[in-house]
Amino acid sequence: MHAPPNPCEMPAMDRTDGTKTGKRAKRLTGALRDAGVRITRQRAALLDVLAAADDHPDAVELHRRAEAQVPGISLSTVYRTLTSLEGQGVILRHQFEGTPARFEHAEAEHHDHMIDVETGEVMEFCSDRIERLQAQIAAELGYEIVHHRMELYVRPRRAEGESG
Amino acid sequence: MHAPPNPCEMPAMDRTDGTKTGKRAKRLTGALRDAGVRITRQRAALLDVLAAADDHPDAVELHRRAEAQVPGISLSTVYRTLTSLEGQGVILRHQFEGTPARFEHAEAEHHDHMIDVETGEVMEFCSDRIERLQAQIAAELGYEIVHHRMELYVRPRRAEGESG
DNA sequence: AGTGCAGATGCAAGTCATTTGCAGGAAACC
DNA sequence: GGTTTCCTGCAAATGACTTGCATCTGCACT
Repeated sequence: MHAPPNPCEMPAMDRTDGTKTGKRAKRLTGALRDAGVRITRQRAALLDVLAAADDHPDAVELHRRAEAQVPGISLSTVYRTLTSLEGQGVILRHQFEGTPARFEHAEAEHHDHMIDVETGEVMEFCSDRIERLQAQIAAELGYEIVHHRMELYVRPRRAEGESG
Repeated sequence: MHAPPNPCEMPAMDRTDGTKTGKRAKRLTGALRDAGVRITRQRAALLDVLAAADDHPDAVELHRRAEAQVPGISLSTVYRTLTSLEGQGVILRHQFEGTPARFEHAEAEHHDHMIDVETGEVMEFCSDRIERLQAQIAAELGYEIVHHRMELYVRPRRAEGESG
């Protein structure tokens, strides 16, 4: 693929560092501990699962994955923990259209999402140029951006002449 | 304010034409009738209310406003009608963070939204440059945009040196 | 104006994702 | 090891819609 103008202008997956998810889980755990949050088996499992996830699972899916480590874990604990983790800035919650909230750990660089409306697949991208334009627009109206949400709902584009 | 590069690059409110909301309501009604949708008192009231709204009311607020014209109108009718109107492309539904869905008639040009996180006020803006960048990003990854969502959650920016 | 009926309405009950009250359980600090 | 809190599981509650059903009503056709 042709060289993009800056490191932000490529899919986030290509920017992923080689860090093992185990290390990531430890960093997340440490962040929580520093914040005075008690590390229970349930939370440790959830952090583990979140650290290992390279997709965008929802609460029910995270619950299912966490049950492998903590069999009796309850869905409300998952929800409660996710809310708490989000408050600590350790994970991000995304509310895409027509689906339950999806989560991802917050260790990657900021990025936005593109959702394939046919498959539901979530892809990541980012564009410094768009970010700058957004900030500029807000500034012109006398505001500063607290956070933003940008989602592209897309469908595969077939090359002209291609069939099927 | 300094001249923006194109008519899109200004708050949508400044682009509002002088059309009376009565005319707008008639156009919306006509569009529905053409689509074979039955125009009941309830729907007429809702179209009226939507045509007159210059804010972004939610279903409950629309219900409250519609009750002035059709006292017994039920909330489920409001919901059902809003879904139907959205299907006809006559209104737009926006799902901002942490609030019930908000609606607006679809007669204005495409625009995005900026939400003041302190007051909840919704403002409109649009940027052709951002739209073009979005399309370009999707295209580079082999997709075409079906629709997109861009929301800036902002807070008033105080001029440097200002207190309070 | 009268008639028929598919589509619309109101009400109550249901759904779905998420939150919360409560009593027992278990991290953390002594 | 004993407490002190915070956390957990469960069940019930919530909020925002949606839907089943019996009744009603636009509106096309007399």
